[in-house]
Amino acid sequence: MPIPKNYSSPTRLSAKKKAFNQLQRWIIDGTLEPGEKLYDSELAETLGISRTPIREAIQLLEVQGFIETFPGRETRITMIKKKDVLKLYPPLASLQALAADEASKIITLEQVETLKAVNQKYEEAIKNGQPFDAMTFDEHYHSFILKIADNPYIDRFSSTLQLHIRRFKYVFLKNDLTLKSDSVKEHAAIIKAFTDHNSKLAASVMSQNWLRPMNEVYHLLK
Amino acid sequence: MPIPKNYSSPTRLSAKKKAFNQLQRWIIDGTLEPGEKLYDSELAETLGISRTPIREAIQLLEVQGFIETFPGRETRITMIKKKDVLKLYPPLASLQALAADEASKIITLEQVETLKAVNQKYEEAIKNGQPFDAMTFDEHYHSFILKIADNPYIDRFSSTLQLHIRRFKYVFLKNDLTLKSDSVKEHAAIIKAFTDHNSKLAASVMSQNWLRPMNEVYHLLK
DNA sequence: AAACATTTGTCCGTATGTATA
DNA sequence: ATATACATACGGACAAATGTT
Repeated sequence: MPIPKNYSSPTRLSAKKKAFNQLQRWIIDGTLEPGEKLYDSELAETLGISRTPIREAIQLLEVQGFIETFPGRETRITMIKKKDVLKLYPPLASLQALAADEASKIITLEQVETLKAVNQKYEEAIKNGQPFDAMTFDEHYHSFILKIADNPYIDRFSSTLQLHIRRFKYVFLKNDLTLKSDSVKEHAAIIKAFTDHNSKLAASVMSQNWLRPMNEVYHLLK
Repeated sequence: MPIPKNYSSPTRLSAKKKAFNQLQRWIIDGTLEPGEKLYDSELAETLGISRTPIREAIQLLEVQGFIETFPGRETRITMIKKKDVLKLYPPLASLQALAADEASKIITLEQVETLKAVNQKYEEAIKNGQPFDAMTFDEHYHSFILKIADNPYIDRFSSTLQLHIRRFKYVFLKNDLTLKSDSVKEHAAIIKAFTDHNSKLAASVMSQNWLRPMNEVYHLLK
């Protein structure tokens, strides 16, 4: 209900982007709670901008599935259920598996080396108990593969799904990450498949690399 | 006749939706050509509404990838290349394969019968040389499976991809559909896999059911 | 370099609709 | 059933930003 008054003003962004970024952060980190009602005039006042860019930002967040508007009636943060993990991870796993499939066909030796380096830093971060760094390297690993696959639709859909997953973790797990070194091994297996240009294996392991955390999270909650 | 209580208000379509629907149609059928520059004030005048709902519609179409805006500069219809088929179909195939996978686990006998009936009408439409009807039944077949899979993310991403494919066909093929009965057989094979609860087979055939037309279209153009 | 033309971005008042008393 | 309160939807004017002369 209370909307924070303190936020950094990056200033170089358009009012719309400013509103979008801020609202998305507030939704993902749970500041704006699931089911909460929004008032564009209130948000406009809080962010120091007019209602128009607020409405535009709300519309974008609605497309992403974070906000639901009932035209002429009300605007609310979408609800989120524990079972939603089962809706979020599978399409992400499928898309990332496809990306691995495509990437394995065109990846260069140099790119493989980069992935190896990233995965090593990932492993070290886990060993050193640095969950934030580990998460960053994990994201880097996956986004690098997406970049190689070079498909804007995969990129867009993946990032939307990952944002929802991030929100899910904040809301239900307080973003409390349990790091497993299983992922390091899977990443290595994918890299191995890349060097062998074994696209089916790369895709299969990539899928598992996303479905395994889904099951971990799901069983943790039940 | 009983009138559904939960029927969302027969809202006269808002100006925004009117603009969105019209612009999307014009983009997909090629009335608005790839690379064409848009002027929101002109569109507003043409559609008899103000710039605000036009801008909102443009924003939605930008998220879908049909329009590109360069803030403060210009707004254009996105370009489209022949090679884009190779970016569009694979993620769609992956997502639909996932839907088939999920559906096969929970589909009922009654639903299987419905699919059989739809596929039979599809076959008849092809035999009778009715491409529009055939397309409708094909869409019905796939959307029914998506409905069973019951995953809003798959739904949303699939429909966006299908709209882009439709645009592609209009722009490059004048929507000239070549109907092959291969698809009927694939549909039947998917139904068979459903009855056997063979999710892997259902997914595999579903993927082929989308990748085959991709290759047909691609080789037709090269 | 600066003023201009053009197009998009923002503001805010009002209309429209929806829910509630 | 009607009136009223309220939130969103829309319209039109103005501001800001960009490219050009």
